[in-house]
Amino acid sequence: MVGTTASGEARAAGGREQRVTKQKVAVATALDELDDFVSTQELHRILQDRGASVSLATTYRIVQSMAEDGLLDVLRTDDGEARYRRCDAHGHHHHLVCRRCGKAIEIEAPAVEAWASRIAAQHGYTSVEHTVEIFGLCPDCSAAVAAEAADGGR
Amino acid sequence: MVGTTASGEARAAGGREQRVTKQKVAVATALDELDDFVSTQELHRILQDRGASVSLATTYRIVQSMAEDGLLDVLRTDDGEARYRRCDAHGHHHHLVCRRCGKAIEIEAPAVEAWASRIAAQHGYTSVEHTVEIFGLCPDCSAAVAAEAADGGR
DNA sequence: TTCACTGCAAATGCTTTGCAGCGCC
DNA sequence: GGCGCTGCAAAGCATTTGCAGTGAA
Repeated sequence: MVGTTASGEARAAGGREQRVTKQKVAVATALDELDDFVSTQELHRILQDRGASVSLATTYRIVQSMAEDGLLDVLRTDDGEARYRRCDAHGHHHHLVCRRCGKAIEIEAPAVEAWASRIAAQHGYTSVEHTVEIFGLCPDCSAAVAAEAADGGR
Repeated sequence: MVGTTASGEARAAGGREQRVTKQKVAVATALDELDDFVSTQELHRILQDRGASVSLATTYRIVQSMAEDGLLDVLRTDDGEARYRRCDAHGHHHHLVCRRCGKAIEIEAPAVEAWASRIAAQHGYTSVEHTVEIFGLCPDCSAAVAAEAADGGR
């Protein structure tokens, strides 16, 4: 379910009316049902498989605007690809992400936040932000990889 | 995953002879004298300004191989661009980076490392790595930005 | 001499954009 | 009806790669 779409959040900043189109609904719905980080390309493929016809360019545009509105968590893979995930919690948080299947668990770490600001302050840095992501293989993928290895990499 | 994960793998295989060329020396020297994170494109421009003629493709190739050998710290900007910096310390460490000028300070955080592995273990994740970077404005840039703002954003 | 390394340019692959038509409000 | 939204295809960009010439060992 899309839910939240109805939240008539009157954007104070004048102008910019946002229309509700089926493409946006399709994207939001798909993301809602996904639990993992997906690239825009993957998301687009998923939408096509569902029969929802949303062009790649539009998928990019929608995902981008959702990210700007803070509705999505964003992260970058090692090869520079951007991956998105539905973000219900709006507080600041981080992720424990499976580097094989993308499955992610949200984690909080007040201690780390505090540590980061302290370090930054110590060096006189301002407007501080930070990135903390943990990557690994989730239990399922760990097993899968182990099996593959045992298979002799044939 | 910011490099430094001392994965000295697959190199042992005796093959791979490495020749010392002036291009490699030029790149290594330039990086040595730089204290900030630079993109490959910037590095290439810097090399040209110095009169060292190293093609862009070669710059990419050299930087890439240095990163693989753990000689460079790597990080990705928000727009997916890769930035490199000379890495003398080989231990695992993180950075406090100025998002305006690229100036970086290496920081260590045993507590954070421990926290990361603990969290990962709790969820059954294996082959864990993590990224921790703090971005902000260094003292100099903070002042510069404040001045600009006072200037009326002109 | 040999073979890793270079330069150049074409090729990738993700992401953005110009433009004209379409449909939500 | 107006104007934000879409689709399509072309354009951008950072990065990679094929190939033949060049130079380090």
